[in-house]
Amino acid sequence: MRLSQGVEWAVHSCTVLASVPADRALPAAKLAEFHGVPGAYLAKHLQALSAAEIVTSVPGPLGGYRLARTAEEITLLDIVLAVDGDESSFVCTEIRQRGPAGCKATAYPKPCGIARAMWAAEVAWRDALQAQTVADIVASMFEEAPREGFAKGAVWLREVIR
Amino acid sequence: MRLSQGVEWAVHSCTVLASVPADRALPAAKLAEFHGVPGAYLAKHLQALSAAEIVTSVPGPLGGYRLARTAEEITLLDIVLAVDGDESSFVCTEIRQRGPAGCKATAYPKPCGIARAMWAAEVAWRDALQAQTVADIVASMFEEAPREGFAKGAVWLREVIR
DNA sequence: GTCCCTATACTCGGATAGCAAGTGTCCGAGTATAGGCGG
DNA sequence: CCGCCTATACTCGGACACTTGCTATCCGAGTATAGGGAC
Repeated sequence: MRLSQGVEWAVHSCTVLASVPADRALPAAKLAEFHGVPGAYLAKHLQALSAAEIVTSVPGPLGGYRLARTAEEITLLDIVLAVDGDESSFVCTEIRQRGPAGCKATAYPKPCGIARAMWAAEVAWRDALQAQTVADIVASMFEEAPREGFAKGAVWLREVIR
Repeated sequence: MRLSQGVEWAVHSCTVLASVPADRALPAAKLAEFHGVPGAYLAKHLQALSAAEIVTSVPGPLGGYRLARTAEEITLLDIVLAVDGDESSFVCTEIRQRGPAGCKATAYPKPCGIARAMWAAEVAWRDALQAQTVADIVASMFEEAPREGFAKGAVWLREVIR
């Protein structure tokens, strides 16, 4: 079970976008430059965030992306599901109905116990991600990241969004 | 984030193997027949279970697989990690160190907050899977599965393992 | 001087190749049994 | 009749193709700005 690489980029991008004023926007190319990742590919994930209405896209010159709502209202789960898809990690193919011990579908009133256990674990995972907002991440970064990095980032951002 | 198809087969196989006496063994081909899945591919996953010492393989005629320990001592997490790999679902590439706001690695005393949140969610997921044993699954099946299916399965198993 | 128009440049969005990992299959190494042979 | 040997058939284990989905990239559609021209 491996999570898409783009999830990391998307979350980092959201933390940066949290510092962009509501009347400004940050282009995808600048976000890619900030993180040192290929811009064309990051753009693809930003499109996913835009489709999920997590970020708002602004076309044209001085366009780019900004958060569609406040950082407190965006959870890690929102981002993960937008980028990686919202399908369940475990898919039950009902193999219990097949083979020599299988019965017709109506004989099984409840979902397969294996699937229920897997889904319960996934719910625990989602709950943990739901409890973390972008604002929480930004706060922890502000707490722990080196002051030097923050200063350089602030200067860079001020220069870029003008 | 999608879990391998083989995980479902592996867990179902373990529930069946839980009914195999310690002095008998069930061949991979029979397990595949019981579940209606391609035998050659199921064998691959059973090899993974064998490598993880979850099941014991017996070569030669009258050979096959049996559980390496009691069903109470095998958790869903054991099976999932054996089949799907034990790498973390989220890999942090430390992109915070790159770009215009990056500092040298020694300036970051703690792991990235995003990675910590992702890993915490994964721990919650693993804990939920660790809490479920194969014996629990078998018990729930015995509780809910149709009596007809159990009867047919018992007859089939008695016939196969002789 | 002011307003309007046009050309420009910059942005996002979707369509297009490349590659790794999961999916599916096969054949060879090893072993317990069953039958045959010798004592 | 009993014990040993050999051939057999059945099992697992690892090596080999194929497909799906993630990775990476590009070019076209749309828009706000900047400059130039007309009034």
